[in-house]
Amino acid sequence: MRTDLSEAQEDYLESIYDIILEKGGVRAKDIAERLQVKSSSVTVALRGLRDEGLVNYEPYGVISLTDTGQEEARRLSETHHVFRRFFAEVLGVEPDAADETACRLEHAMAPEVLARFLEFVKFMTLADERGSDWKNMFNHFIRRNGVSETGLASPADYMSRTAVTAEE
Amino acid sequence: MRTDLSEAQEDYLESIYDIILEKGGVRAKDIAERLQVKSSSVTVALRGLRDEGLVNYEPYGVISLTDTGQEEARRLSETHHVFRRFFAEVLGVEPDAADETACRLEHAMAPEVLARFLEFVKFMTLADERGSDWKNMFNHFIRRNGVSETGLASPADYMSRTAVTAEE
DNA sequence: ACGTATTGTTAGGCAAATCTAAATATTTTT
DNA sequence: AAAAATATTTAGATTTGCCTAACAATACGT
Repeated sequence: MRTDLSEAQEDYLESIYDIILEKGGVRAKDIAERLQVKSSSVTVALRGLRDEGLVNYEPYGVISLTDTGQEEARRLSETHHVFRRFFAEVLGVEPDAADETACRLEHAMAPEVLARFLEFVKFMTLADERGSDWKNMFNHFIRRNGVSETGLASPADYMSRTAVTAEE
Repeated sequence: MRTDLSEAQEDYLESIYDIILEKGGVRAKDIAERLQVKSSSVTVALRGLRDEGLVNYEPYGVISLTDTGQEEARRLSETHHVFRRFFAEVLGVEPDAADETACRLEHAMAPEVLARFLEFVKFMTLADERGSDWKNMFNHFIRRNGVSETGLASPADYMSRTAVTAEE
């Protein structure tokens, strides 16, 4: 049985998948650029993924995904896209930060939580499409409360029910 | 200036904070148990946090938080609680999985995203308290769609607008 | 207060993921 | 086709965070 992928390995796998979709093929250099690492690190990573049976690779050869790798990568990539959409469109976070965060969340959620979270995003999106006004309401809510860009406005607020209910 | 904490260091710091709140004091062993590591690892971590000026510590001595450490730990701990509440109460995830996920998300979000996400949780919570029926609707939505416990039902659904709008 | 049990520390090691520098292979240019 | 430029791999080092095993300090029961 295949051992679980590390976060780094998942990032490599996803990059390979994305780059192949974008450009029809992938070289070690592309991966290095995408992930902001040296190409020597890519070589090591490719060996690892090859050993896990996820990529076809031999020194100086063409890099491609195996069927298993393709499947795994697709799952990662799509999860990534959903998260990015949530952060960008729902929360209104800057695209770059949204992407960055999506990239990290992929690895931080147990499958059970991931599944429910995705359902939630779907639910909220659907509600929006059907005319619910929650996006506007949320934006007003944020403006009214003046979220600071630099961190938490006041975390204590979320903790005490009295603070929350006293708010209006 | 202090260097950024690693995820592991943040976990140690937060544990120390929580345990002190719970029991009025903390021993290396408590931390080891909480984080499921060996106490030798705790010793090393404590040295690191001491060097960062976040905990007061000397071999065989009492462990406590400095002012800076206290502040940092409080921020982490409260963020953690908000996340856990979101996953447990909003998404309806099992308490253990909710906690586990919260623990990991703390480290995965840029401050800007974190701030907005917390606002969002606040917003949804407040809506619920004021009589919005979204929690029930979401539960019905999930039941209707039959979320699998083992992973994604079908990620492609989230990606194509046609699939989403065609759903009902 | 003495010995045992518990707790904490040190020392040494391992694995993952990265880097730099040097060597090798491939591609492009002239 | 030879030289130059580019891409890739290898080799060796570093860092982080964890481990085990052996040692040291503290606490507890009688």
